[in-house]
Amino acid sequence: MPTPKAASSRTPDATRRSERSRRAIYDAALALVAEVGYARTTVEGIASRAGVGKQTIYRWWPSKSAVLLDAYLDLTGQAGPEAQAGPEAQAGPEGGEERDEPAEPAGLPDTGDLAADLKAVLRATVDELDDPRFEAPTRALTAEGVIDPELGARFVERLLEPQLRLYVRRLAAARDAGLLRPDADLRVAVELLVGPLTHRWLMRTRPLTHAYADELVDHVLRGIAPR
Amino acid sequence: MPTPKAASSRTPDATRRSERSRRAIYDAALALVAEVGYARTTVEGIASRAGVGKQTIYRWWPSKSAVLLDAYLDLTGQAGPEAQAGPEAQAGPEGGEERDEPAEPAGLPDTGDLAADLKAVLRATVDELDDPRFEAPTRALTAEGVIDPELGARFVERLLEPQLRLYVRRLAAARDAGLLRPDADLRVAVELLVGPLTHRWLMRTRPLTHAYADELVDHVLRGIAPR
Amino acid sequence: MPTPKAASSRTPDATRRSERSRRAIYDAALALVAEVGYARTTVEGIASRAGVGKQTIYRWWPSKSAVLLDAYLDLTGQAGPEAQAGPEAQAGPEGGEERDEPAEPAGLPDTGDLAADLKAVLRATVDELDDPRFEAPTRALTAEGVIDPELGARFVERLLEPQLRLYVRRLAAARDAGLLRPDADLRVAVELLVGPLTHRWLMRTRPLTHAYADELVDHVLRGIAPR
Amino acid sequence: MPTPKAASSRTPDATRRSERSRRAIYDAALALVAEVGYARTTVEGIASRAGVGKQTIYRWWPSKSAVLLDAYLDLTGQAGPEAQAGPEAQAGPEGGEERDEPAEPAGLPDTGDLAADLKAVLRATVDELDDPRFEAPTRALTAEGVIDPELGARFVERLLEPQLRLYVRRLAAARDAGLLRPDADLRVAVELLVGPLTHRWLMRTRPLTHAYADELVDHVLRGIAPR
DNA sequence: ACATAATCGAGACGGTACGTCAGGTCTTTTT
DNA sequence: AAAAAGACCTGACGTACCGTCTCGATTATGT
Repeated sequence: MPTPKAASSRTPDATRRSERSRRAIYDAALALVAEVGYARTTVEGIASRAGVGKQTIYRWWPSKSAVLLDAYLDLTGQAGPEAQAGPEAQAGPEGGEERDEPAEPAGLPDTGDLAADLKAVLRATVDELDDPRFEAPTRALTAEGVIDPELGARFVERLLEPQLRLYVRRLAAARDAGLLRPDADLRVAVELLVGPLTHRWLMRTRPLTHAYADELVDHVLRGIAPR
Repeated sequence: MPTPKAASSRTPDATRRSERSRRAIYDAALALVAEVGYARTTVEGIASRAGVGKQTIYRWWPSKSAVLLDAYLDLTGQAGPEAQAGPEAQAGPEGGEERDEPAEPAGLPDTGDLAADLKAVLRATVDELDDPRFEAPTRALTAEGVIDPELGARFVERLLEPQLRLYVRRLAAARDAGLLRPDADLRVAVELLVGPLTHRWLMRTRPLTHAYADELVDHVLRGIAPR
Repeated sequence: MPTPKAASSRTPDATRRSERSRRAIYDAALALVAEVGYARTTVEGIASRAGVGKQTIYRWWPSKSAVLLDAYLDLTGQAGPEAQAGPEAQAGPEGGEERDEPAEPAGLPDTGDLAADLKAVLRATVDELDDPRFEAPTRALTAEGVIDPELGARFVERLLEPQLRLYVRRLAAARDAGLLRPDADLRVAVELLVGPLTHRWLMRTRPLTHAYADELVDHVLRGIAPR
Repeated sequence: MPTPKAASSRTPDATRRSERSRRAIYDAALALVAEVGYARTTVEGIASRAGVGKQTIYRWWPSKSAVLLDAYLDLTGQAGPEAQAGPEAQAGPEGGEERDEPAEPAGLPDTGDLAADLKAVLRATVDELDDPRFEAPTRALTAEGVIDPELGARFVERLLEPQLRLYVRRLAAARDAGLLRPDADLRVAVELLVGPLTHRWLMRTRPLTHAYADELVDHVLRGIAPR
């Protein structure tokens, strides 16, 4: 099964790829996951809903989860620079549906008030996790990544780590300004913010609230405050 | 004929249930998940490996994940008090493998040294999460629970929450002894311990180590130390 | 499969048999065949409808078709003298539904007018074959007998041959009276009457009518008339 | 979703049909019926023996009996003009069923000696019915047709009636030559030939012999001879 | 401008597994 | 001891999708 087979159909010509089909596949995949859930979303269903042949999906993606990951990256604006040649070139002209966020994660706000900034960001995360538009595919991908290390790695590399790095950067700025202990392990601090939040969301142990986000920030900052 | 009797085909008579079959199903399910992974574990495969008719599985469980959950509960000793009549035979004759933990999680150690106790427990958790015997089914159930709220709720209620409560109890003892801030939110503290650990394990962002466990404990205790 | 297995459950004690159950099974079997057809009649369905355990059926009959054959024999009054001990003894008391025909085929009418007698009998047969009460089980048993030689033999021996013998007897009386050729093969003559009728009914090539019955009689008698 | 498209999953594209699979299915079906009998022949068994997916059978036939009928028609040379490619071009758009008889059986011999000709044909029929290659599927289809009017109708229309018409035609030729009564009902005469023969075969009341065939012919011709 | 080659929509194919139904056996409890 | 009940293993059902494999019918260059 994993044997590549080296046939003629290997490595299709990406320059000839139909942009319309790709878009339609993304839209169909996200819509189906949102509507019927990940498990009952099928490649056949995506193809049929996208008005596309099944082979067009299998030509470009190895699995349902890979399609969904790309669709999700596209949705969140992290448009995958690996899977396609250079979509940004003609992304302007035909436009398609306009996406909210344009491209690279912008960097965390820095008003000087670290606690406030972190709370704002975590609250936004809470809101996003509660947004049904994001919830279903995020859960689907996370769950898939928990089981499939391959996919999990891509998910982490492309989505999670970039975000965590932003936190680290913001904390580093605060530390350099003398607002945090010089020896604080910022990476662990970030995980102390994100880990519990994610845990609650994944496990549904308690409702995700702004208050909880605030509490986390207060708790963590107390742990890495100077002295 | 479409509604034959409601009583007979709905809830089968649990007193007539074959203990041998249940055991065989648990063992087969866990073995298969460990060997080929959750996705490629099938109900048919479990039945065949357990030497059991498919219907015997469908008679007692609604889905593959439900089987696995019960198998896992049985494995960890939280033997489901709902699925069977009671400890009627108490496994005497045919025995099967004896399970290490009998019933309720034993309670966290309390040597008086809170940090040491927590570290010991978290390190043990790290070891368990690295044990391949537990890893596959735990990941499988966690992932399934992320997507299926029903299953997730059972998973949390039967496994996660009881454990978290043990932490809270241990922390409460420390707080009552004046070792922690009186106003500390112990639940959040526990989540600050468990959340990041789980996050690393699920996402595979960094290796899970004893050092990390220690770091978490130190960090959290610093946040809820008196004063 | 055909291996009898010689277990303890062989040859149950017929004297202890429940007459009530047997009746209920016959009624349920005939009703189901009439209602849903033979193929969709199941042993389980018969048992459930008769308010009887499945084993009670398997204890006394080897197969669905055997049940139906006995039920049919019971219906037509040829009450099987082999399958049960002596039902006629106490058949009086509880009675159940009264059957139209009492027992042995009474013998064909003999008014002296052979053609008229034969026509009357054949017309009656036509009517019976059109009676929905008889049609479904008769078709079912005939079809089963076509494929299963065992069952077919019992069907022929218990139902068909006795009837054919009556025809032969009537024809023999006519021949002895000089109304037929002395050398006529009466058995073949009977088959010339019954064969085409059965053929039409089984194959549904043409409607079964009294006129057709008459035509057959006329045709056949013409073939074996004296000279 | 319950009504997906009506067009696609209803009538599959017959031009894309795999001829190899169809042949393999026919062969497997006939072989299995001959080997294990009709009742123990399963769709799954046919598929597996033919090296074909089950769906490939269900795509083109509604039931086991339908497969067998087509296989049998193919075997006897009445190759079904509806099931495979061929005159699809001018069948019109969706083309109702305007089936006349396409591949008519060759016609009965006409040596001028009617009795001899009929005997030859009936003897050949006897031989065919005794040929184990034909016996099992013929019995299976006949029995199925006895119970399932739909299938029975197709069986009669495609196999039985064309044959009977040949007899009628031969008899008509003889009648026109003055060898039979002008007013003889030829259809009934044919049934008097075929009915008893079929009856013996189906019911297994007596062995099927050439002598019996001859007797039938003599008997019937005596009934419709001139005068 | 056009041939040429790849992608595309479509969907048939050999498969695997699904969840259900029933067959026939066995066991438990009731009569 | 037979009967009602029904759990059990088995095996087939008919369906849904999998991933592969043709098919014409568009594109979409690249000489």
